Amino acid sequence: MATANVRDVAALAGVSVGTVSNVLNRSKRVSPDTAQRVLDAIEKLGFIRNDAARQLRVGQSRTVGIMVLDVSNPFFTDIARGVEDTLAQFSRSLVLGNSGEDAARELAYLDLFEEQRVAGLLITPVGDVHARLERLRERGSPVVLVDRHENARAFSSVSVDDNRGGYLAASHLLDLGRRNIAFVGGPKRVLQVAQRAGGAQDAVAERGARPLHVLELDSMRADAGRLGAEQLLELPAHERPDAVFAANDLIALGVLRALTHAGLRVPDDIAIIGYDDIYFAANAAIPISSIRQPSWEMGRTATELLMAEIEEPTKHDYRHVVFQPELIVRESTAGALA
Amino acid sequence: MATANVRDVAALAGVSVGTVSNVLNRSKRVSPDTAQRVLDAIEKLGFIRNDAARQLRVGQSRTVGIMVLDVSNPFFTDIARGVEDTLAQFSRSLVLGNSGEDAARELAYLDLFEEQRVAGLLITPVGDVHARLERLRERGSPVVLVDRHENARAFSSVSVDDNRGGYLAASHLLDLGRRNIAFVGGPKRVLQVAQRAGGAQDAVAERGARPLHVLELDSMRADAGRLGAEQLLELPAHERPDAVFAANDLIALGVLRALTHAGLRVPDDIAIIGYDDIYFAANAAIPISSIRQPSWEMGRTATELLMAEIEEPTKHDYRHVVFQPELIVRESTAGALA
DNA sequence: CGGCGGGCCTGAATCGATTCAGGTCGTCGC
DNA sequence: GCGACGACCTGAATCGATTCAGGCCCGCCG
Repeated sequence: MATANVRDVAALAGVSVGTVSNVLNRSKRVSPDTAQRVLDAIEKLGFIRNDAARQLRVGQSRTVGIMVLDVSNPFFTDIARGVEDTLAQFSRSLVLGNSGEDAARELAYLDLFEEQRVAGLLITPVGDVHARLERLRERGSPVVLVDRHENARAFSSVSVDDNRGGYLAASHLLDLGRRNIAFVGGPKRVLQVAQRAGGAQDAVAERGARPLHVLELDSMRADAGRLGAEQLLELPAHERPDAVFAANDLIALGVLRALTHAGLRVPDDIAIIGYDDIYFAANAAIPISSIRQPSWEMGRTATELLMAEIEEPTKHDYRHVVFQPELIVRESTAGALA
Repeated sequence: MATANVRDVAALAGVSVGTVSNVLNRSKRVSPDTAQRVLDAIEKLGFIRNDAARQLRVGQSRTVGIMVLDVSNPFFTDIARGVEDTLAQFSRSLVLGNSGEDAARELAYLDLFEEQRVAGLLITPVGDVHARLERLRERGSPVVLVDRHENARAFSSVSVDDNRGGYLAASHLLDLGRRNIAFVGGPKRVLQVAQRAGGAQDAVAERGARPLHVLELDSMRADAGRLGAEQLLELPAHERPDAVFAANDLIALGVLRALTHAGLRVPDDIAIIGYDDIYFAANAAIPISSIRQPSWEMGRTATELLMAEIEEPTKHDYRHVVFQPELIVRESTAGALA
C-alpha cells in the first residue's frame, strides 16, 4: 500500500491540502483545533513528508554537503562532528563526500551534490574547483571553505593560523632549552606544512638558535614519520637534533615509535611536539605535546557561516574566520608532569 | 536565470523531452546521432539533472543512509570508507548520521532518512528501533545491520565472530607462556564485550590457566583503559597479571600508557593485546598486538548486501555474513620483532 | 503490393508538497 | 448598520524528470 500523502491526511482530517501544509510549515496560521485534527490524522496514517516533492517545489534540498580530504584522519572527523552537531539543531542532514585527496573523485561528488541541489557545501578542496564552486553558488548553494583561506575573498572560510602554530611549537621547544630542532613535515606543496615550518623558522631565527633541520616526507602519516625519525638517528652525534617538531600528530606518533624502538628517552634525549592535538596524541604511551587546532569549533563555525548564507543569500560579505592555535604541553616535551 | 531543465535541452536539441530522458537513462534506445545532439545541448546549457524531480517520479532516492555509533572511532570510519568506496561504483551518495550512541538522536535521523526515502540504510542500532526499521523496509528502503547479528533473521547483517576473537587473543597470550590474564573491558551489556570475554574464558579454561581477572569499565575509551590498568597495578604482586587483553584498541592504548608511565616493560613485565586493529594500535610507541576485524571489507560487504536487496527487492532471503577475526602479532606481546 | 515488425521518437500524464490569490465569516469602530 | 479588517481556510497551479501508449517511417516477407 502506497505511503500516505498530504491529500490523504487532508481528507481524513476534513481540511484542504493547503491547511495540512500550513500545519507542517507555519503552524501559527492554523487554529489549534484544526491543527490537532491534522496532527491526529498524520499520526493515524503514519504520514511521512516526501522530501523530494518538497524539494522540487521549493527548489532546494534541506541537506548540506561536506567534502573532506580523508575520513580516517581524526582531525577531519572532529570537524565533521562539529558540523553534524550544529546541523542537527537545524534538523538538516549531512551528505558526506570523501575525496581522499583525489581530484577526480572530488569532481564526481560535486556532480552529485549539484544534482541534489544541496542547500550548501562545506569543502576542503583538492583540485582546482574554483569555477565549479562559483557555479554552485550561482545556482543557490552557498559554499564555505574549510581549512583553506582562498586568496580571493570569494567564499567565506574558516582556517587556522598555521604560521603562528609553527611559531608556538618552536618557541616552546626553545623555552625548554632545546637548540637543535628538526622539522619533520609532509610535502612542501601542502600550504599548511610550509606555513608551520615558516613559523618555526621565525622563532628559531629570532632566538638565534641553530637553523631548523627540515625533513620533507612524501606523506603525512605515521609510517612516514617513523622513516623520517630513522633518518635523523643516522646523523652524526653532534648533528642529531634534541627536539622534533612534527607537521602533524600522525607523524609525531611515528617519530615517537622510532625513538622508543631505538631506546631513546622522550623527552630527555629528544623532545617531540606534534600538531592537531588528536585524541591519539593525548593518549600515546608518552602523551605528546601538540598544537591544538579547535577542530570541533571549526566545524561549528563553518556550519554557522554556511547557514547564515543559506538563510540570507543576498548578503555578499564573505567572512574569514581565522582560529588561533594553542600550545598543549604534555610529557613528550615537558617530562613526567605532576 | 533559472537552471536549464529537460525542456530547455529538448528545445535546443530539437527533440522531445522523452528523448532527452532516454538519452539520460537508456541511451540504447536513441540513435547515436540524436544522442549526440542532446549531449551537445546539455553541455551548452550547463544542464544538471534535478534529482528531486527524478526522485519524486521514481519514488526513491539514489542516496544511501548510514548510521554509525561514533564517527570519531576509527573502527567505524574504516567501515564507512568501505561503504563509500563501494557506493562510489554505483554513483550513489551517502547520507551520514552519527547517533553518538544516543537513542533519541538515532530516532531523529531515522525520521530524516524516512523523509528522504533513502534507497537503503546501513545501521548499527542503539535503541530499540526494530519496528522502525521494519517500517522503513516496508516502504521500500532495505536495511542491513552492521556489527549486529539480530537474533531474528529479519534483516541481512554483517558481523564478526567476537567469541572467536576473544579465544584467539587469550590463546595467543597463553602460547607465550602467560598464565594470569586480565580482561579489561567495557560495560558488560555491550554484547561484543561479553562475547570477547567469553571466548577468552574458554581458552583459559581449556588450558587450565588461572581464571580471567575481569575488570569492567564504564566506557571503552583510552582514559578508562588507563584507570583500569592503574587498578591492576595496585594489586599485590602475586595477583598482578602478566598479560592484559583489552576489549578494544582504545582501551589497550590507555593501558599501554599507564604501564609505560609506571615504568613497566611491555611485553616483558606485562603483555598487551587489543581488539579492532586500528591504525593507532599498529603505530603506537610499542606497536600493539590486536585482533583484526576486517572493517573495510565489512563496509563493502554490507553495501553489497544492501545493493542486492535494493535492486532485487522481492527476494526475501536475508543473509548473515560473519567475518572471522584475525590475530595480528606485534611487539606488545611478542617483544621486539625482526 | 499489402501487411507486419521494429527502430525511433513524441508529449501528455504523473509523482506529492507548497504556494498564493481568493473566499467566508465574525468582530470592531464609528 | 456598514465598511474594514483580520483570522482562518480552500484548491488549482506549480516545480522538473520520467513513463508509456501511441505515431511515423522504412524495410522485408509472402
